[in-house]
Amino acid sequence: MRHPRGATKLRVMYGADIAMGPGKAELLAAIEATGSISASAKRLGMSYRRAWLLVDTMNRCFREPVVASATGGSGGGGARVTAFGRRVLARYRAMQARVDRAIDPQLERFSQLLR
Amino acid sequence: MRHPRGATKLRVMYGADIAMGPGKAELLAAIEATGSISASAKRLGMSYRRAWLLVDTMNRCFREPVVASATGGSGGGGARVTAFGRRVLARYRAMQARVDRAIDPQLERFSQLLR
DNA sequence: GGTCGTTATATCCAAGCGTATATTACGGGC
DNA sequence: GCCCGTAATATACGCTTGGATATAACGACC
Repeated sequence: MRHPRGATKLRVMYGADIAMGPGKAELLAAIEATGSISASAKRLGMSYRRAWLLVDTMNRCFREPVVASATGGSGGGGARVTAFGRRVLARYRAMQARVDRAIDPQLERFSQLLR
Repeated sequence: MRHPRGATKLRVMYGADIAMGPGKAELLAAIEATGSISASAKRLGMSYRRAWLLVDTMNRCFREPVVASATGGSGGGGARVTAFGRRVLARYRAMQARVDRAIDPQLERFSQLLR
C-alpha cells in the first residue's frame, strides 16, 4: 500500500496563501486538544513561530477567526478553536475524505506507472 | 465563481519529490506541442533550468522515461513526449478532473467560509 | 569540417521559508 | 506587587528553490 493515509493533499487557496491544508488542519486539531499554540507546535515538531504564522494566516483568510487566543491569565494564556473553526475543520476533512474516496482506485493504477 | 479552472491541485508524490503535478503536466503538454524543452520553457515563462529539472524529476520517478531528448542533429536536437508519457499525462488529467467533479459542490460551500 | 540550435551542466546570486533565539506584553493567582 | 507561562514580535542564520548566465557536448546539414 503506497498511500496509507491518502496520497492526495487538499489545499484550499485564498489568493496567494493557503487558507486550509493538511498542516493547518493538524494544527487546528492539536490546538483543540492542547488549548495552546506553543504546546501544539511542540507536539507537531514545528517551531512556535511557524505555528503562530499558520494560525495567523487562517484567521486572516476566513470570515471569522478559527482560533481565539489570550495572553496572560491563569496558565499564561492560551488558544482555543472557535465553533466556526471546528466547522471549518470538519468540512475540510469531509472534502479531503471525499477526494480520497473518489480518486483511490485511479491513483492505485497511476502509482503502478511509478518506479 | 471563485475557482474557474478548479481550485484543487493534484500532486502525485514519489518519495520526497513530486512525480506529477499541475506544472509538470503543463510542461509535458508544451513539449508535446513544441518538441523542445527550451521552447516550452519560454512559452510557460520559466527558465530552461527549471524546465529541465522538472523533466529530469519526471524521468527519474516513472518506470519509463516520459520525455526522450536528443542533442545535436537537425535543429540542434529536441525533446519529444514518449507514448508512455502521453499515457501518464492522460491519466493524471483524468484524475484531476475526477477530483474536481467530486469536490466541486462542497468546495463551493467551503469557499463561502472564506473572507 | 564548419555552422547552428538544442540539450546538458556548472556557477553565482536573490528571495522565500523555517528554525532558533531573545525580548516584550499580558493578566490571573499567590 | 511579584511570579509565572503563554502569546506576540523581532532578529539572525541556514537551507532550498528558482533565475540569470556561461560553457561544453552533440549531431544533422551544408
